[in-house]
Amino acid sequence: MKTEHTPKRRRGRPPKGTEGYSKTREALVRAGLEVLTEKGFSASGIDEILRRVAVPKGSFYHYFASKEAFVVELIDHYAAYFALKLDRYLTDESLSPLLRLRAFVTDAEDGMARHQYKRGCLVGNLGQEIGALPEIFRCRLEAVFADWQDRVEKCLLAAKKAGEISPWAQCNKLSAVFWIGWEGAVLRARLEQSPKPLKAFAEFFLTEIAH
Amino acid sequence: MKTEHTPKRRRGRPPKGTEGYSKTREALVRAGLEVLTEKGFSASGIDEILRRVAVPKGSFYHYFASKEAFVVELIDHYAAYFALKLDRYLTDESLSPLLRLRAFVTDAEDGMARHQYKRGCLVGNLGQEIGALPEIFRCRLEAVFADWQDRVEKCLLAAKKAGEISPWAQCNKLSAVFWIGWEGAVLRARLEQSPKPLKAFAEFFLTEIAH
DNA sequence: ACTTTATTAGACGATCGGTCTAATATTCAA
DNA sequence: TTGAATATTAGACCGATCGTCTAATAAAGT
Repeated sequence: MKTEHTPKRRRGRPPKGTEGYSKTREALVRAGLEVLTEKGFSASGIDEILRRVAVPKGSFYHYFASKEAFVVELIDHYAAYFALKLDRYLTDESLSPLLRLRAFVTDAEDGMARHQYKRGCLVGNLGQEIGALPEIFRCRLEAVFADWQDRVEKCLLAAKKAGEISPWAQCNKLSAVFWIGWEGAVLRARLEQSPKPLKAFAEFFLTEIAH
Repeated sequence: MKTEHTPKRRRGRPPKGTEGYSKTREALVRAGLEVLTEKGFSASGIDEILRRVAVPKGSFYHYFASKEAFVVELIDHYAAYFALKLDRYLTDESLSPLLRLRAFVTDAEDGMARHQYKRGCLVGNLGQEIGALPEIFRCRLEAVFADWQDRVEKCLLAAKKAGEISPWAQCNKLSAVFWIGWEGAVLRARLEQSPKPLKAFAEFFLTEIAH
């Protein structure tokens, strides 16, 4: 009978507890983000991503169960990265609430220019492709938008408290409108390879809510 | 010497002068629009479109030089159809200018609901995919937006003249913002399978410009 | 040294998209 | 009706992509 009470460790290399740090894995995620923010899901092939980082296919399917699972992880990674960036601006106490939002906008403009308006928003891209995507993506993407919206709403509530916007402003609605319009602006900016759409929408939104 | 002055017709079946009426061709365009408004360019296969209308692949490449040429024609068809619809609302003298724009919005909301929020805007879809599309698409899509924007701008100018919006309103900028935001709203409506984003943006835009 | 797992390497088959060529059908003048 | 020219159909074909699979090698523990 096996001595189950003896907690002797098994011989040989131990299994990797959590899927920890891995250079290759990281590189795949980074390259995946680059490609997918540019071309979306359907137009992006695993092979292209693999070629970029000079990783064989075997590694990919070692780290990820499928393309679908890979992209789900890209979403999570992107959402987390973006939430961090959002907070860096939206909770910057050295600025007035509305200026914080403007600071985020400016940073995003710079980001798009830095990539020659070739890269868009991963969430926006995938959202547009939702009709061709596995259904599991839908709720994930919705959740990301909901999260970003919350952060903006908090900022707008602060703006209300600070008297920058009307006391009757409906901050939840306004934050929804912000993201609706902003994603539209990113789309157009990419199409026209110009910051104009970003500036146009931001200008309109920010000046109008400051009534 | 050939008698070039005699306008005798050549023998054999004459070439089809203009690419005239063709049941098959029309069916392909209609099916193409259905598929592409749902799934975009990259995720849409010729085969699926062919299957829908029970047409063999040979026919497709008889009528269209390539998938690319096919989609260019889809864009033109869609743009024309949409411009017609826009004008039907935006030049309706029985309504005030701002109500005309609202009427268009309502119609678009109905349209999306009728298709269970599965279909988006062809131009928006392709715009989002621009990173994976042949470069020729870019100017075409920009031109379509420019055209739609012009029509809205005229409507807004009428609104200004009618006193519905401020005499200092910059109608060209406002019409740009309208389309930027509206496309974003269509994207979100599709993602959330709900009219809320459409209503939210329209509400914001229309009430704000009416200051 | 030996065992066990982690990671790499890339061949492989199935599927699919887009192109192309050959065959068939249609339409007209003679 | 016949023959010439075009319209349309039919599907073979090639290349690309996705995901799996088998092996080989590296690493980490006893």
